[in-house]
Amino acid sequence: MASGRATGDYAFGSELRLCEAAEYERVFADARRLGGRSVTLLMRANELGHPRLGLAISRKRLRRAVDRNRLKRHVRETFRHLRHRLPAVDCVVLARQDAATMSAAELHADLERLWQKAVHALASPHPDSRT
RNA sequence: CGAGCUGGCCGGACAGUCGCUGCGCAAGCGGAGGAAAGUCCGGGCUCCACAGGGCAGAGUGCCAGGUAACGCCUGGGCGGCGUGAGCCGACGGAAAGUGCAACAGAGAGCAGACCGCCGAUGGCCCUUCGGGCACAGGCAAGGGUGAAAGGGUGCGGUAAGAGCGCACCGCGCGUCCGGCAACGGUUCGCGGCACGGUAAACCCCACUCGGAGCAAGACCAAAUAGGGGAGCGAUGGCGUGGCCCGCGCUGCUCCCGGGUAGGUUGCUUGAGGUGCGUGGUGACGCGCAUCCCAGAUGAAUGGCUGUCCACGACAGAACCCGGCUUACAGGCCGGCUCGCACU
Repeated sequence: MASGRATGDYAFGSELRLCEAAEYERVFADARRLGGRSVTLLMRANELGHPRLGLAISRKRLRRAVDRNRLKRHVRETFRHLRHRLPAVDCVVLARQDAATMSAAELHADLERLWQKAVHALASPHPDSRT
């Protein structure tokens, strides 16, 4: 573990993901909410010292598996590139129907804008006590 | 060259970089589809049920073969469409039984007489002994109705007609020949000739079928609550009761079983791919060699950049296979048919 992976500034291992139902429940229970065109972002501070990402892409919103996979990939990719600027928060991303019809470029731009908003929102009003 | 039929195949390419995932100590290697889809069939694999047989129910439905199996595939037969290559077909039984058929039409199932034809025979009228009338009655050829009207053509026959008789064609039954068979042929004989249609109407016949599904199932197993057993201490305490017996509850230690969260497994080597040979018209079988080709589980197989071109469709594995069906930008290869032109 120590040898190769440590250098990856943009790595995205399992420690950066939400894995258990309980962790999702915790975020849903009390979250800050930001909306984009393609997705809705829920955030709640954690105590791990780094942000984590969880995806909740429902079949109801995006009927085709291809669209769901595409959205997940874009969300992960943008999170991967910006995650070092985020404080220690658990994020859950909910899909919106428009994501199915947006082009790759549109999706990418929308998501990047959303993460930027998240960085600003978390920086100013609530300077997290712990970290 | 132009129209068309048909079998098979491909499903952007390459490079760099940042990531994800499986295996591996590492270096590294592998990482969505022809439909991964719909979940419509058939199997494998699991667990449950099960002596045998029958009934009910469901499915299949020309024949033969292939297959683990099929509702699939191949070959053949029959029917229909097309000049043709070819394509399409729930394609068993209506001389077991029951039922159904709107409208039209005279009549629709062991049928019928509206128009029509005839009127020999009987009747009536005239009587020049020829005939006339269409009353009884006869007919089913022609017209008309209908999806369908109880073989066709010709000759004979007759008052007019009619399988009424005959010839040929058609049909049915038996026989014979070819074929494993479906079926075909038509040698011979018989029958004057219906046994109309409908079985995705009931039904009959033949064959097939137990149920549930990987969230199947197996294993490990916190916390909390609770169950069973043994031992220890006390011979106690609390409740019931006036009291004794009895009954119930109660302490500590250890063991056992069930089992939730969570985890592990099932989970990818298979009715497998490729090549060669071989049997078969073919589906496919057999033999040898060779290869290992996704295995995730909040769920990987992607983002960005560059170059090129015909500027990229439908679409994303979730236990695994065999089919079917549906979606699909564009392109490649083979075979064949028809038309035109030319040698």
